[in-house]
Amino acid sequence: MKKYDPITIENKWRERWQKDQTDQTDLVGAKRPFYNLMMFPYPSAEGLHVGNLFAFVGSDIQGRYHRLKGYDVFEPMGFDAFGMHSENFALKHGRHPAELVPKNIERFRETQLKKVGLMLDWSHQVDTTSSDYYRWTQWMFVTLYKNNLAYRKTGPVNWCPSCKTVLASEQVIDGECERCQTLVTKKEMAQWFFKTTAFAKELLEELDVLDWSERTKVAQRNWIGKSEGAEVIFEVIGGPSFEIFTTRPDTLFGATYMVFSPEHPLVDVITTPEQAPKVKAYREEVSRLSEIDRQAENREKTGVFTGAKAINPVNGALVPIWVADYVLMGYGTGAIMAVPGHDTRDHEFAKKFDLPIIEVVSSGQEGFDVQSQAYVGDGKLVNSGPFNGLEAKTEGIKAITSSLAQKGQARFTINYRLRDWCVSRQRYWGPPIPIIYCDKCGIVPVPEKDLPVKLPNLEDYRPDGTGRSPLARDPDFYNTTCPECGGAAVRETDVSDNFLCSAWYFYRYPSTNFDDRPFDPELTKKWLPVDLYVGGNEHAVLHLLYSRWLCRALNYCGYLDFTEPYKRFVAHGMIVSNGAKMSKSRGNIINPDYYITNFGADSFRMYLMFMGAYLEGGDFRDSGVKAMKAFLDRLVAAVLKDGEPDQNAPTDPETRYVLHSTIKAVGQDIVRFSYNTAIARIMELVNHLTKNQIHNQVINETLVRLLAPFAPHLAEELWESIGREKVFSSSWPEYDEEALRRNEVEYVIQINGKLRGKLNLASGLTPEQIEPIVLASPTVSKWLEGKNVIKKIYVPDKLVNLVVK
RNA sequence: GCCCGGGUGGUGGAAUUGGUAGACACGACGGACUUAAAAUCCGUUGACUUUUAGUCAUGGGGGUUCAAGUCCCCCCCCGGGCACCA
Repeated sequence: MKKYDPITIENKWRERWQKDQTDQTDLVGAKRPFYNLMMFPYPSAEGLHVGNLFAFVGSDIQGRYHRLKGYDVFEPMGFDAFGMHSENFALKHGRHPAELVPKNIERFRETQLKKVGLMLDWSHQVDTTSSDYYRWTQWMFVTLYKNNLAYRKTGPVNWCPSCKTVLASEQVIDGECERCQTLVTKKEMAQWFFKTTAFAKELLEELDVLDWSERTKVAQRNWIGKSEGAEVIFEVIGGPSFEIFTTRPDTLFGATYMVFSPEHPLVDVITTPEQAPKVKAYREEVSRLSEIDRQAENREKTGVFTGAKAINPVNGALVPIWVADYVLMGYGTGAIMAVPGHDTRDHEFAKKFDLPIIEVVSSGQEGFDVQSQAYVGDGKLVNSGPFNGLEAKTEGIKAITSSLAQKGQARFTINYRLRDWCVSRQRYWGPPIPIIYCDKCGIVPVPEKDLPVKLPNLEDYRPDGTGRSPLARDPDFYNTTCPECGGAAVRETDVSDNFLCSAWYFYRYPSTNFDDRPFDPELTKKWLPVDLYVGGNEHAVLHLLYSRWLCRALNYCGYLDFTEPYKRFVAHGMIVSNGAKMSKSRGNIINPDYYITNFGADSFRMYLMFMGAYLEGGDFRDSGVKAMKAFLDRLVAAVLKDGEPDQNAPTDPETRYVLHSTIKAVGQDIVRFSYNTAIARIMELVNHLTKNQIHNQVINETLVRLLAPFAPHLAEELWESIGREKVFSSSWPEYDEEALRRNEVEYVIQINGKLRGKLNLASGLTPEQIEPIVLASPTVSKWLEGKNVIKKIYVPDKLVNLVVK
């Protein structure tokens, strides 16, 4: 090879690697297992997005680097093909998903993924829509149910009118459906939930020690949303008692009214007959509001008096109970004590409805009046009987809660914002929920031996918006017999959220050969948890949270001996195109196939990694891929220069320095995902070779191996051209610390911190040896005329700063 | 409002622990080669000035330090997470 022709080379090595099964890992015999996972895509018909490739290539570089470092790397791939994205696409084209999905998968794999040069082990592919797989997805459901981690409940749930299904709260973004951006409404329905809240504490606490990108952890922390406080029992005069949740029990003496959420079940019980019509009207008015309207910013407070009064347990004061929609049923206990003196929302409400405001925490500020503004800062308790003088937020909280707790009227609690995961979907394209309803036996999970519950091939699979799945239109599907009593029974007709499919796929990869278990205990012990997971941060509170929860759940059920699925998670950045987010309307969508066909996968990979910091994202510019191809042309020309290369290791200190510092820097940069600087260092090495006409076998062998993780096809070809075999069975080059030591170093000479000159001096000189040289240097001496040196700073082998006056 | 990231030439972006700001590229300009163009190669390229040198420059304003893109305080802007969450 003299001229670099990427297409020929890439075709050649793709076939060779496939034939030699280069990328297939011996899972049983592996000595140093490294599980390198990337987020599997959903096979849309648009094909692979450049964002997918950016993610995959960055992950593949880690896989290839670890292989060169001597690890047995397992790098599998699969397809997340159940779910609304696939179904909606099929609907749009008037086709059936069962017909389109296999075609899309085929196309993804054969014409796209295989052309990128990812070292994927295709002998362990996973397809979530195959019954070999979703049988075990259903097994997860049954297992969770049997262990009391799944339950069915009727209540208000998030409903997307466009997708015609319910959604989990994680799938509602700013009040809109995460798939179609339609405004989500509330609907009262019986749905299946997983108890994600059961592990809220563990999921939150473990974040502190997880080796994950910080921004992913922060997103999860915010989502789980811990707040510490107390539950306090109030009693309605002549009625029941109820609990409220507060983070400020220290302000109990300032509670001048109570508020129930309109959905609170006690509202009907306590409302007096005189107030009943008003309360009823208010509740109806609220129920007509969309969630987004109800929680809109700056919305004026509304509410009505119930006629009932409660007794404040700290002082026996009678306080009126109101109903208002600024209190949400879904958080805490759905009822609050209102302290208008020290809470801005309560203050606003009290002003509007002319309710009393009492100061119980002193601001200590002259002229501050809680009648005009709530005080939320620190301070000492006042108007609080025996607790006056205590530091409110610390001593006050402790003292008041403890005193009530002794009488059984309060307890310290922690509230989490996290909701249980609603997993029912009234759609067709998903794994049917494996539950049977029997009049006699109630809810009966489908026995393991009867799994999978196969998804029937429905001609008409359109969602109808009735709140029931299309499967409810197929009597052949839902009519069945009870596994327990043998009597007539019906199946659950909803399918499960496809985030359940993706919550466990990485356990399946090593165990795809087993059809009698979801994952093999031995292989799981050897390969999991995943060593490195690379993916997008948009899944922070979706897939990444669900899969952490499921791992804990499977551990709780006794199927896993670890509690976190990924040892390390790295969130990559996002690519924009010419400074703007990619979108069809802007017309700046990047078609990866075009660049791969015209410049080769290696140039494309290299450019994707070079255009910006991998963890931050980058700006795709058309000219960049071409420039990268030109660089690889220069690299090929340098390695395959005419004439016999020098077989001896280089002796020139400068060349040795450049070579060994490049090895060191590229290795360090790969480890910290700084691919753009790693590639820049490789460019510098090539520039050095070209400029100095260096043609050396030892350098070439090093250069090719440094290049290999980034441009695998070209590296393999060059490796062969310089007389070696199988670059990925070789090793990562080692650097020689000795070569990094320089005999002569460039000193920066500063006067008063300003750069005034540079001097090349022998390394390792003492300040005493340097001083006369510096003072004698003409560039320096002219700055010293008529001045006194009052201070001298020396940084060894680097810098001298003279402070003069 | 609270919590995370960011803000550096014409552009994408570099800059381990405070120690030469602008690595590596793109683009632009000049030159070589060519009938010409493309490609390739060689230069120049932060701004300003009185140009063998100097002054100013990392969103803005203060500060610490011999020395600040980097540390501290205040403010502005962009991206992301949470948000009537009690």
